[in-house]
Amino acid sequence: MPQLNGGGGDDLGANDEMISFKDEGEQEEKISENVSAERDLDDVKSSLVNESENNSSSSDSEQTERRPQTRPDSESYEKTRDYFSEALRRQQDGGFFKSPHYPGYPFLMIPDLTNPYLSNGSLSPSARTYLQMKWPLLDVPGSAGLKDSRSPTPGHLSNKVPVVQHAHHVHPLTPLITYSNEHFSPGTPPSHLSPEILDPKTGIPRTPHPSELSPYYPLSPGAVGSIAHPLSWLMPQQGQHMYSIPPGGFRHPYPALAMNASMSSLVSSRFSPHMVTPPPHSLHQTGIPHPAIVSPAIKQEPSSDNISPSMHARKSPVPPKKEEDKKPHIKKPLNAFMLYMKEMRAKVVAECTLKESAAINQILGRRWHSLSREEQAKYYELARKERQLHSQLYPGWSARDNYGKRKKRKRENKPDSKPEDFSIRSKKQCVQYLPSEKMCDSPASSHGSMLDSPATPSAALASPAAPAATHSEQAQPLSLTTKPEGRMHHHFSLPGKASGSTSSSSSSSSSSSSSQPSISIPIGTSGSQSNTPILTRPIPFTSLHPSMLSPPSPFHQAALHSHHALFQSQPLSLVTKPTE
DNA sequence: CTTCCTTTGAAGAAA
DNA sequence: TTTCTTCAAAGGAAG
Repeated sequence: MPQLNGGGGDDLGANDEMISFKDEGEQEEKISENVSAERDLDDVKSSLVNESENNSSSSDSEQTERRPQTRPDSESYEKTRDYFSEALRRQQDGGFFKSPHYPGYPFLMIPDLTNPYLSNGSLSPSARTYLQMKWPLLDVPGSAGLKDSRSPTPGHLSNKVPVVQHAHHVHPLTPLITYSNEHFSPGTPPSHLSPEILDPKTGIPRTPHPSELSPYYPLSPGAVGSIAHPLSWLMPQQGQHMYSIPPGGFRHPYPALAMNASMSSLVSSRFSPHMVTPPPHSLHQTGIPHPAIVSPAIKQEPSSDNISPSMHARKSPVPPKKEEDKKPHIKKPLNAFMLYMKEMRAKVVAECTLKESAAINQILGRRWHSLSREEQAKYYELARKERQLHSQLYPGWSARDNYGKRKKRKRENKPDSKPEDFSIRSKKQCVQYLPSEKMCDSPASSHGSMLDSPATPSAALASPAAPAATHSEQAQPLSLTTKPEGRMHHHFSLPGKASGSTSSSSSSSSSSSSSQPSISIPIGTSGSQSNTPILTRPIPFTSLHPSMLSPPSPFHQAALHSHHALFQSQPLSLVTKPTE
């Protein structure tokens, strides 16, 4: 890691270890999956039953089928694609999604880094999309190649960073965006490119990080075009369109707006407007500050610090509370999973009709596990970059600063906490959740994780953070640890992952008995599992749609494939233990 | 109106 | 060094 950046230095970089992850073999599989991914979905939907079969076949099926899991992303990407097709076209050659092989983590990667992944040079489709997504509005000159990506522009942006978000101003949605914004500004373009970035706080000029950041920066046209990521904020937009989701629910609109706004602001000051496309929505004149910065409901305000006055001015529609906290509440950078959630939530909601975040999150958690390593790697990489940016922006910030800001977190512990309430609640929820999940995710589970996820060493490698994956799982407190035994080695497949899956279960237990609403996964299980479904039954299907039934995404398949393994381990977690 | 729920991951705190 | 706890997002549900 150290080697990486010469420039920046931050460190986070360490992560950069990045290892080359991915086995080729898997990639191949994935590829195949990709191809069929879409189909798979349909198929899956059509027959959950098949799943069981497939599962049974497990070994065989797995290979072929696993891949499908990845698809989901691809699909989403595709959707987004439409929206941004124009942009994409410029850069794209042609098949985003189609491209079978995944280079590795493509996106962010910048040549500078020397990351292994980059070696390919080719960006994964997803990566491309990512960029697009982030900066859809921006018009980037198609011509600009990757090289441009580093273009200087970002530099100015950086200034913004310091800005504090006001809760009011900021939309929930913005976060991603903001980050993106952050990226811009802080990210500092490659040294040569953007000289100007100063640390708001310190006033000291920062050295931009080279490549890493750059990708994020929307500014660089080239970059934008070239890189895409599944991340999502765009997705939501799509979702809206596609699904017509209520804005309030999702952040779709905002992100774009935010970006624009921020960008525009930046631009206004420094850049030529043309670069940025005007926000579609009108909203935004108020700029959104950094996503990370939020004024807690409480009133923290951005006091002062900050930042570019211009930004402030704009932004603050709301009167600053001033004083309150001296410090603005700076949010933690989003981790890989959170990024994934943001991106995918809208989709899941659209597919499932479920609205409850808890239920959706469960689904997302499963899907996360079902993602291929490459896909996860993307998010890990993004998360890593986010952390870098965050660290650059807020050098002195530490996670500890936010401790206690949230009222209190749950008691995870089992010991004292009164299980009662929880349990009750959870039970109820469980019911509800179950149905949806099934429908939506049938994927049952966790298995997926086993497959790709970091659990495997390789996987871990893949994501910088990855290590986290592996380690974290074990280490992770919550849940994982709790049930050590269970953990997993049952699965033959990936021990690591297993842990992951187990983790969920464990966590649930640990967290409180209550928690697990669990989702049963009907599917996979071959026989035994079938029982579980019963549990689900209670659930009101009202919410469900036929569509839901059909597995919306490839995940199902994946799940199915993995299912066998899952059964043993997974079900556990998924299934609600709560009832107990 | 506030907190919970739920997920994974990162990071800090505690043991 | 290992384990445990918080927080990050999100939005309905429950108190």
